[in-house]
Amino acid sequence: MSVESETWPLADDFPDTPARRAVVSVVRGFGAIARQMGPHYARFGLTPPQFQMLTVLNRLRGEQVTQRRLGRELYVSFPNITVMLSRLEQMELIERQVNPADRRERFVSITREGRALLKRIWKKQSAQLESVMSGLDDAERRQLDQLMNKMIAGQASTSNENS
Amino acid sequence: MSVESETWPLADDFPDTPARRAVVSVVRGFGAIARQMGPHYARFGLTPPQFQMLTVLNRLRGEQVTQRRLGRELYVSFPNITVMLSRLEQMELIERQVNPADRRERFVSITREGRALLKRIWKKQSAQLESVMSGLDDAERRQLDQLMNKMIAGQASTSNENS
DNA sequence: GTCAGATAGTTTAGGAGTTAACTATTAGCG
DNA sequence: CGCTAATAGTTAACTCCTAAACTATCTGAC
Repeated sequence: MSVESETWPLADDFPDTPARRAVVSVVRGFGAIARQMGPHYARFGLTPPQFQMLTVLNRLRGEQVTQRRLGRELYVSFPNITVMLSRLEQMELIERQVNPADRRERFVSITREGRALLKRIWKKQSAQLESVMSGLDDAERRQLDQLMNKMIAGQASTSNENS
Repeated sequence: MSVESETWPLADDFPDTPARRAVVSVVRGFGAIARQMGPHYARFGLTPPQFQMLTVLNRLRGEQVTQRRLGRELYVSFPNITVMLSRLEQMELIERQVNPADRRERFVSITREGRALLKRIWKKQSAQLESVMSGLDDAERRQLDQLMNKMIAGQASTSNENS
């Protein structure tokens, strides 16, 4: 199973530019990561987005977090937040309670069970991440991190004004 | 809109390693790409997966492509291939016809309309990709491509035997 | 030739994502 | 005070994705 070339065939009549190759490789890399991490979270009864949600709620613990805020943190639409939280609430991993000062809002928080689950996942998480990144040494991982962050920061924004 | 630091806060009690930062940045980068490319394809009435499917079918033109093969090319489950193709067939962008030599199989091909649509999309595509990657110069884009391919090639495979 | 098992594809049930349209509440202005 | 407009959240309809169970067809051993 040796990989002859580091490149990937783009055999079509659309021009082959560095920008295109970079985008394709990021998309493929994301897919490869997702296919490894998905089963990892599944072993704990979570989907990757659910893990992501719990992680954010854990980070924001102590603050009064509205669903609106969660949508912006996670780059996810507000309706989707509603249904994701409903499922997590049913699993008793999060709680929602109406803000008495503004009854339109509902503050969301992670439960004790949610935090306990996160901790159990984290215990196995590092090994998973190492496995996913086993093709790169630490210097390369840092380089990848820097390049991705530079790409994100420099993106010409197409002003997506609804999320 | 200047970005002070290139890093991203990971303020929780899970250890901060190069592997973790790399994975997080790839996931974030993919999200940023998806949020820019999605609307691009939507202007042509396609979703990103539909565009991807048409691209693969175009590349494999001339071959006898089964749905099974498409699933492996796209890293997508077979049931999902069925429903995606059904929609594309209804739009008359692809065709399916039973293999007479083995009537279980159906060969899939892109239609003339499908190819015409691809060409129209490609005309605007390069500008989109440049916009997405505008934060990186060509050398950095190539570096990103190489790092991602090295990561994918080196992944400790968890042997996902159902796709 | 027949029957079991393998293979290609579909259907079903369910989570994740979107936009559009809706409800409930609050803010602001007359 | 009262009414309009804005805001927070939900519901509805749709696509994408999965795993599990199903149908249809072919292959191979007997």
